[in-house]
Amino acid sequence: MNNGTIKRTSEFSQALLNSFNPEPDVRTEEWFELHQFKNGQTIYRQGNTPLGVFYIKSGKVKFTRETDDGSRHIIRIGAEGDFLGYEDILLERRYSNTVEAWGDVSLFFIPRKEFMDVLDKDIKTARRFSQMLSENLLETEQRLIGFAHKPVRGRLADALLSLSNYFKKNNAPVSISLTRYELANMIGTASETVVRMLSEFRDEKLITTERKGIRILDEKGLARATEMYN
Amino acid sequence: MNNGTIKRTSEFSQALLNSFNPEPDVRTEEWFELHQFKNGQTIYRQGNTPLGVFYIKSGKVKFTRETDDGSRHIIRIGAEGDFLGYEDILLERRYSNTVEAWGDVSLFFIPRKEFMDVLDKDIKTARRFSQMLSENLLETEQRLIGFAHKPVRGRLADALLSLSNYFKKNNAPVSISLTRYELANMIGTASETVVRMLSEFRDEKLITTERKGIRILDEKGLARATEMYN
DNA sequence: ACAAGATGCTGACATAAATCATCCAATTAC
DNA sequence: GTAATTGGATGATTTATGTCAGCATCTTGT
Repeated sequence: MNNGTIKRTSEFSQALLNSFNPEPDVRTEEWFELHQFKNGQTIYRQGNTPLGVFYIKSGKVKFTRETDDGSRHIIRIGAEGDFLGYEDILLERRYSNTVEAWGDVSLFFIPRKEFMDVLDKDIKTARRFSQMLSENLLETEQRLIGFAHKPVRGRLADALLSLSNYFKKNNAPVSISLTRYELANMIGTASETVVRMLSEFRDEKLITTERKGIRILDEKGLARATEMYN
Repeated sequence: MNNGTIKRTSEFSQALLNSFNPEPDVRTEEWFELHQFKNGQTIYRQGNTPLGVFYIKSGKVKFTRETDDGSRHIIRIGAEGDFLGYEDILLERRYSNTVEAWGDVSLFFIPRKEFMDVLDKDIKTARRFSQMLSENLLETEQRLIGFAHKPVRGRLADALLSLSNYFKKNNAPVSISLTRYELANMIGTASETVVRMLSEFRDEKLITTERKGIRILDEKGLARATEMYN
């Protein structure tokens, strides 16, 4: 364990902390490789052996998983401050998702060994990762309940609200730019149904739909639309 | 930090390791309180402040979550060797689920502070918990895809196979004893639909349905029934 | 032992959502 | 600049599943 690695470790921890308190820390670049991806480029692919984890410095990514029958499903999206691929590293298995850039993305690459070293040395960072995992798990379970028990209308409203959270910077209302097909894939329905539901929301003045994207007008109203269970 | 706590710590780690390699370790009882629950009794309740985590020594439990509209949803089940409630402890928030005994259950209670002490002291145990969380997350994501894209028939087949895994001891075929209503709740459908699908499976000689429970006859055949996506 | 309440099952009917077929508008390719 | 492709929108129809109603069987409490 040389001095370089120790420094890197602390930088990595710093990067992690930044993910919770997003203060820019330029020094991180001195220690970790910065990679740039363009829209649609694959960051890693399901089934490949993980070489390390990524930390999103800026931009958004799309997690997809391919099922036995060959179809691909959008699982979730990742944004600035998120770490990618650490679940598979922890479990020492191949990547269980494909992650691709959604717009321009820049991320740090942390090699497997260094990542593990940090977790072994720095209890606080290890704790943070457990917390991220827990949070993710509880949220995914919540989504699961929604998928099981909400009609399409409610699931779509949920998706829009959650997406707008990811997209918004300093609470400016931000337009969500996905194709109807992608939205449909995310909530498990047909794109025609999404089109119809979006029109419904538009007619109810909850959103606007322009070519460049969907914009939420009435957050409260949309939240009300999510509340329906069977 | 006295000697007692150190011993307890190592016992706890031992209990954890047992969860992966289920060798009985009677000494654990010397260090942690053993609690007994009868069918239907609540182990902890959603919204309450967590006092610690539980480790299932024997028996099964049912995780449920209540949504805003007041309905309860079965999220998953837990069995021998599982830990309960650690996600909420890690996140320092109130319990996000209710857990109740499903049949006779005996579990160890590990107070919050001791649990955290172990995670701080014992890297290996901390790592195990991260792995459990990762595994759980990936599996829940997989279920999410199924809920989004599989018709009821496929979801039911999935549930039956997964339940039979939980229920089976030393690969004896084990009967699954849930009400149709509970099964329906788990996969997000109506109990009548479950009844019909089960009849379908019975007619196809994939399962038997007696009063005391469902028994899987043809695992391969059921697995084929899970394979259908939209 | 009996009543009362669950639980399981089946049929008839209603409905949300999928599918199929077009069409238009907007990008992208040539 | 025109053709080709992609994304968005709408209507007609079909289908899977939910809902409602009735009944039989089993379990539980007294």
